[in-house]
Amino acid sequence: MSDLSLDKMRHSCAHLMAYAVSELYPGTKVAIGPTIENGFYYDFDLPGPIGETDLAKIERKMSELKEKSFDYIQSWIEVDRALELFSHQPYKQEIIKEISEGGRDDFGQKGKVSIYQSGKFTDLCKGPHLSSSKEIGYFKLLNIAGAYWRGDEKNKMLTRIYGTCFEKKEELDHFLWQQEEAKKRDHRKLGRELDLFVINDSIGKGLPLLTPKGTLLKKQILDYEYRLEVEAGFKQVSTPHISRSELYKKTGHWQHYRETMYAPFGIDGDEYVLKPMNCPHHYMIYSSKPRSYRELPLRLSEPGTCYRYEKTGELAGLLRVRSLTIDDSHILMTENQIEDEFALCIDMVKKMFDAFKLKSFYVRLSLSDPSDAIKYIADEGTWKRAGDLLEKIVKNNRLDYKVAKGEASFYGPKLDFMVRDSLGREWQMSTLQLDLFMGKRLGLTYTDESGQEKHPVILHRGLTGSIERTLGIIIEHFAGAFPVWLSPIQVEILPISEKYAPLAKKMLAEMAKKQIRAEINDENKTLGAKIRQSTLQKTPYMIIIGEKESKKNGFVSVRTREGGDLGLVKIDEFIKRLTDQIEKLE
RNA sequence: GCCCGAAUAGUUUAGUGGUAAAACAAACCCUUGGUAAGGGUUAGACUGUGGGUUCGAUUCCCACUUCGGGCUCCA
Repeated sequence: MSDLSLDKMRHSCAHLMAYAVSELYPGTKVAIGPTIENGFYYDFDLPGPIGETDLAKIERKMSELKEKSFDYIQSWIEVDRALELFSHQPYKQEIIKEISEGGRDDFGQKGKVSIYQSGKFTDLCKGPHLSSSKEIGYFKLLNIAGAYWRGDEKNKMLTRIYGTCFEKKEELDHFLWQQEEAKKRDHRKLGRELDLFVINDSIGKGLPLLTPKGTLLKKQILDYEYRLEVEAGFKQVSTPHISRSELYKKTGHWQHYRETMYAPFGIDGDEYVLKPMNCPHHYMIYSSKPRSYRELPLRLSEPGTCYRYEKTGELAGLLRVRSLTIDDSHILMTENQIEDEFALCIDMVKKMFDAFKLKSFYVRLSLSDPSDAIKYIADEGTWKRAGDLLEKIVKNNRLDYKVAKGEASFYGPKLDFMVRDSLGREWQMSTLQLDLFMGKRLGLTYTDESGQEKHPVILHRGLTGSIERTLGIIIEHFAGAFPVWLSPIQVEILPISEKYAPLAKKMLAEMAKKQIRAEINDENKTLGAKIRQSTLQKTPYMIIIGEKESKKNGFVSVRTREGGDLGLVKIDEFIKRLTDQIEKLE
């Protein structure tokens, strides 16, 4: 089935749902019901609250209406007639008025709007639709949620029902199975099962604690990034977690993000806040002494922990937290170094995605929205120049990209790297932002070759964005079965009985010498139970030590978490195999 | 912050208007084993918190807290 006809069917299914809801709950006001990536939704203003249990009822009604069979009939009517027809539908009226005022042109013919009749349900809609309800395939209502009318939190909250629809039953089943799979690899669940992190109420919401294993995982990521940075000529810095709020008033962050900075507190009569980003701290390192063009580009970087007061409802495991470590860098440079520096960073981003086995990504070219001027530094010319330059960079580096208006930072446009994980879900990771303003605003300078004072421009580089978020993403991406180089524990040593504990310790020492992260499981359990434990913990390798191994000096039996038996292997060879894999980021 | 839902032992779950059951995990004992769970014993929950209804609430109602699904937001 083509994307287009699938979309048509889902849209028709959304109408079928609205039809059913209108029948079941008289007085319902309907808002909008588009298709989305994996299905559709429809927003309702219902006469009373409904819950998840009502979904089954609505589904039954839908089936009933579908079976009775009706056609989707389009017609074009005058605006006045439409206003009358939808006199009890304030949301539709609002849209009709917008169309008639020329606010949107997507409904076609002038002076008229398109409506669809489906059974006893008539909807303002440009279509397209199926011709008959009989063509609707297999559907399922998924969940119920609140959503603001027009996505504006000042508006009324409507009830949104999500659903999906497929042509074939197997396709629907596959989709539902996939949803279940996603639940199984939920990073919050795996985080507990694999003992990677905890969120403790006594510490606070959105403030995750990384356990020893979680910390090892984080450390592998940061160490890897550090290696990339050393290769690329970055200089690491360290900065404190707090700062005088004065600083953010100068940069403009205060005006834009005051609400999400952690409560100002007084020290020696000055006002301080927890740092919500690292940029200004890095700028102050830059401005600590006179700079020459010979020092540029100056690439300062730091895994800097920041604090942001995110609203309670926005917090989600590691994906959205209040304390986050940004693998942040600020490259201060001259304007004619911009393209090279972007190319350098794009290369780092690609290498990192490779290391995480994230196979597909595209770039979101996030530009300003001139109609929403208050969100951005006022200087249309510079915005245009920066935006054009980024587009050129994206093209020259042959990146797939989509333009997104209104997604820029207040100080500049950016390239956001959107990756797809092993289940096909999309995440935003790296971000490369071009800032032509801040150097001037903060009076950062360098002396150019002719002795003149100039302002540097800045590339903000977040390699993963937030380490916490990245942990969440890769936990789900790998379902906890990390590649060897990332695994917190790479080898579990399983002595068959306590008689072989000394030999196990010797093997552990051999591996420790080569920086391999191994552990001995000397619990009073059978081998089978120990293997089961390690397998559930998704430890890449298990080595077994018993009588057989003790008789053959220097040999161990090796098993993988996938259940492969590598048989007796010389310990040196096994270590070599591991170090090779780690070297190759496998 | 807003809409909807949930909350029982460390974890996963059962259950009832008359103060709770199990599995795994833990501790101890027996067992010293060969590729996904050896056996036993013990301990562990004032059923998230605070109110209300009731002779009596873990169970029904309300508020709060936390968590989840979304919305809004994400420098």
